[in-house]
Amino acid sequence: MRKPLYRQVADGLRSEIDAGVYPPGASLPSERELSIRFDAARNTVRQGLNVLVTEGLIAPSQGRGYEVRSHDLFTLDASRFENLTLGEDQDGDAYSDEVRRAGRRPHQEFRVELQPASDEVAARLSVDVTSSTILRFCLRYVDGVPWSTQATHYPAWVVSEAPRIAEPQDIDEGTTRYLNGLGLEQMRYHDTWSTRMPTPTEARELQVGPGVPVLIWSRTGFTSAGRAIRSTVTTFRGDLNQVTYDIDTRHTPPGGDAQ
Amino acid sequence: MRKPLYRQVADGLRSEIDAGVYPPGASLPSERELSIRFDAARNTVRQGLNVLVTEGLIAPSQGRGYEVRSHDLFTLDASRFENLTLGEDQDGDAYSDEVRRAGRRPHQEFRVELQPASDEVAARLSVDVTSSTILRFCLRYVDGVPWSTQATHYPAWVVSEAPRIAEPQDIDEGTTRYLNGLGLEQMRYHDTWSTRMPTPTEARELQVGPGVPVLIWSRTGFTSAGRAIRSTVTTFRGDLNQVTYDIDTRHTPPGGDAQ
DNA sequence: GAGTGGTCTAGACCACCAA
DNA sequence: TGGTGGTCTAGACCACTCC
Repeated sequence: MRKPLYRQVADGLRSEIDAGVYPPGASLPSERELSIRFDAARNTVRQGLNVLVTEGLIAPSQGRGYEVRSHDLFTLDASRFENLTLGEDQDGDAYSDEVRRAGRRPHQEFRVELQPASDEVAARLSVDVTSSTILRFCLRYVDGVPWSTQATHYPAWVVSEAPRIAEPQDIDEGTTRYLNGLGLEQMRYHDTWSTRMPTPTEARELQVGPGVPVLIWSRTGFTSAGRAIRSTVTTFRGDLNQVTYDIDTRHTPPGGDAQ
Repeated sequence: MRKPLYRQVADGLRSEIDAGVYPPGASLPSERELSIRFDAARNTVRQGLNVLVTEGLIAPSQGRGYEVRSHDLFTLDASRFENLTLGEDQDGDAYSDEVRRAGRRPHQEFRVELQPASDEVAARLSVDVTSSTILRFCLRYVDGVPWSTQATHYPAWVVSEAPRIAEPQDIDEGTTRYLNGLGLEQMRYHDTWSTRMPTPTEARELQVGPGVPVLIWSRTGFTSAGRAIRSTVTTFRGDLNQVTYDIDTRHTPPGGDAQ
């Protein structure tokens, strides 16, 4: 019971990549060369290469060969990024500032939709399913590369108190600051982290191929009275992003919140 | 320029799965049946099925067919799970309690190692590379299924003040509570979230196949004086886990922490 | 033993990219 | 134009699972 040939191809190439024989950005030998080297049919070599593709280690491009992926991560500081004193979370400055701070060039595509609440959104916002919500959706780029998407749902009652939420334009001072000015302050957040492989739609939006998962950050903001103001889902390309928090327990109450 | 056959197979089956024709847990028709239905070679059908495998939608098993994966997520409440008043994060009760609270059966495999600090660990703990650290490593199961791994590194100075950290046994009252009792309180945390495909080692430990990413939570705990006490990396199976936080801004200082 | 997926071959032709 | 990956075929034999 020996190791299958295609696994030998995958393991052999993986260890060479790890050893730096093929550094990030380098090209692997062609499939036809590898099939001679490993004395295997081209399809078998392809099967081995495919293992590394789905591991996120290499990416093929037609006509050019297989390239070793680099895995430098852009770090988003969530503590700084979303912060009541700076006051912004979606459309405007905080995100772009954070990107520019890293010496990169930000760009966003933005749209607003009126949507009935899905089961999930309704549960997060504690509203009836099919009640209306405003969706503010944003596709974000860094240096021209699709980076993440952000979808924020606002319940109808927020829209009636803060009508500019429903307008299909950026809110210059930032949505959070705008809401704050109307007395809709977010005092508590409920965050959820998860990961999965992208859906075909996400793969198209974020222009990712096989082997690249997405990192999903879901944040619901509540008033001090515990009413949900908004629910934001940010979907990051997992190969390009990590997110950091700083948490200081010195000022949190001893009991914490019951959920 | 029509859609490739294997994509038609993948898209056709995906939409049937989404529509509930093949609900979670159901088996797909066999490759040989599908190759008749789509009038394609078996290899072509396999290529299409492989797309769905790497999307995490289905899982093959030899001799039994392709099964539609279910995607129920176990939710870990990080606010409750790791908390100074309850006081535990690694070996003992908090994790097991959290699992039992959900009506599931927890189990852990545990080991302790003496390790030179890697570049990454050294940076997080602000110690010299190759200086000694204690690694407390834990592989966690829920209902007998591998669920997550947790690796905590402690710098040498902590070990000299809290020698039981280096003993290859559980610390009954919990490591955090034990450290607290010695005046080594964690007052500030630096968390990082990321995702990627598992390494071959991780795939073996967590028994995951292709198409399942891992969710990585890295937490470094600091004393009130800002000295790093420990660095914990928790690696979750992405198909089984999500993690929630509750954040209350009412008691945090206005400025936040500089990073 | 019958049926399933897993591995592998040898070849064909197409689409894309660079020189 | 020549080399690269992308798609596809038809068939072989193996390993595993369940009856």
